[in-house]
Amino acid sequence: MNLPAALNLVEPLERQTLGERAYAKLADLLISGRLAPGEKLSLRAAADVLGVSIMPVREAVSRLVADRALEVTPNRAVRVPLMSAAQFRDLTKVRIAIEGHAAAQAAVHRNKSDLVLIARAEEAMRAESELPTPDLPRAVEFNKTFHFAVYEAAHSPILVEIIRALWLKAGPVLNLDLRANPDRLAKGDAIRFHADVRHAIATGNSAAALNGIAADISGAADFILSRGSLTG
Amino acid sequence: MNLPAALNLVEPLERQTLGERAYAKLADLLISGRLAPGEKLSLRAAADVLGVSIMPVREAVSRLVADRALEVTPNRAVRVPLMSAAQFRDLTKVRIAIEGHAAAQAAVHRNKSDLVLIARAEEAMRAESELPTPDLPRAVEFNKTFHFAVYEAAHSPILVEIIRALWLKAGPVLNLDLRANPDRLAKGDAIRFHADVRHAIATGNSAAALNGIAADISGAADFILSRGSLTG
DNA sequence: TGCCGTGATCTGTGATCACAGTTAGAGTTG
DNA sequence: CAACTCTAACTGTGATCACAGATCACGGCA
Repeated sequence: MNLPAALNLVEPLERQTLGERAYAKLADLLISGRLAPGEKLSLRAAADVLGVSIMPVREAVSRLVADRALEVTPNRAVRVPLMSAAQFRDLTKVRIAIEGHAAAQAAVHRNKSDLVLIARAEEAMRAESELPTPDLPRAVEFNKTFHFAVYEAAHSPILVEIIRALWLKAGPVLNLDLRANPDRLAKGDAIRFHADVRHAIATGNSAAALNGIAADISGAADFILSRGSLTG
Repeated sequence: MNLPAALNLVEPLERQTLGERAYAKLADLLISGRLAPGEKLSLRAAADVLGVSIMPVREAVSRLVADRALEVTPNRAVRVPLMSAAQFRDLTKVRIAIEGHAAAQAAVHRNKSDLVLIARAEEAMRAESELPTPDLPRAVEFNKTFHFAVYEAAHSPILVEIIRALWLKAGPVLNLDLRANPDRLAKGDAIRFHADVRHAIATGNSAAALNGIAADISGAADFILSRGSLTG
């Protein structure tokens, strides 16, 4: 084993199976709300679009079904689950508990580069929202970037993974009409809460970080619930 | 739609695909610690044992890989992930936060039948542990039953699902030597903590319920860490 | 006009085959 | 006797085929 020293720098280069790429594609569609609750999805059609056989799509879908981000009905149809108001409230409570906890941990364990990433993400979203006609899908993306910059700062991979799974469930409900409706963004609540969270984390105030995230989440949830578009 | 009245009683009868049954089997092996960290698993061999083709096993394994309960190495081998002490500490912290939260919620939202189930599970485990030579695998099973009786009492399906995923990761590490080593069970810490938790939930004391679960989890984790069998 | 059978088509599920990459071990060589 | 080579068996991944069940549109009966 005498290798050129430069080779010590290379990493094992994780290989991307087609199944993983299909999973990433579908997960992104869900989180960003481009797949609506109730929308059906055909394995063969999806495979066609992605340009692969149905096998990788099968793997991706079965993962998402395991996470309850998709469901296969008794009639052999896979679709984005419909969510009742009660289920949505349960999901919101769990998100507040877990994401709030992550934000509180972030206030304790963040380092300088975390703060840079959080600040950058916050500014990007604020800038977008202050445009005369904000690009809503972009704003949704920036919102996600900000939140995960915060959660990553807790330095708990397991926590981040759990939160990702929660966003997979919440994405279709939350971001669907947010992508089309500028009302909530214009109100500026989210912008304000994000600023609070950023400040709280920078100053190590974990209680304030928790409250800021909780307010952000429940604000968005109340907005959705008030629109009354959920089943049940 | 005029049907015989008797037909109103039938439920849609959920169908169990082979993939789901394979998943349940493997998940049970992991949670109860019958699969050790680092142990390899062959799709074809598992399919042989389960008496099916490799397709259902593939689906089950890809779900478990998505949950990080299994991993497939760059060399195309699927195995139970090895866990470093640092990872185990992270996992334990997350478990304390989330399972503690669930226990606290249980103290608030439990109803009478929850209390019955919790009491029954606690007694079963206590009885087993007081035998002259307790059956350790049975004790592990009773421990799981008790914990999930508590978590179910929070009446939050999403929370229970998350905790199940955590146990999938913790099972191999926690229950592996617990199945062979009577020391910790004999010490009776778990029995005591369970009694505390049961009492706290019955009396609606959510702080005490949280503390009891936290003590139970960290007690078991300290025991594992002190044995120093983790990598890194 | 309204309702019910019916067949073509599409669904997810499972089995089987093909393939490239890896591993383990026997055989050979120094 | 140790080290190297090469082959045979096995790995997960992907594609393709087979199949039972569900859907939907069309056509005929009431």
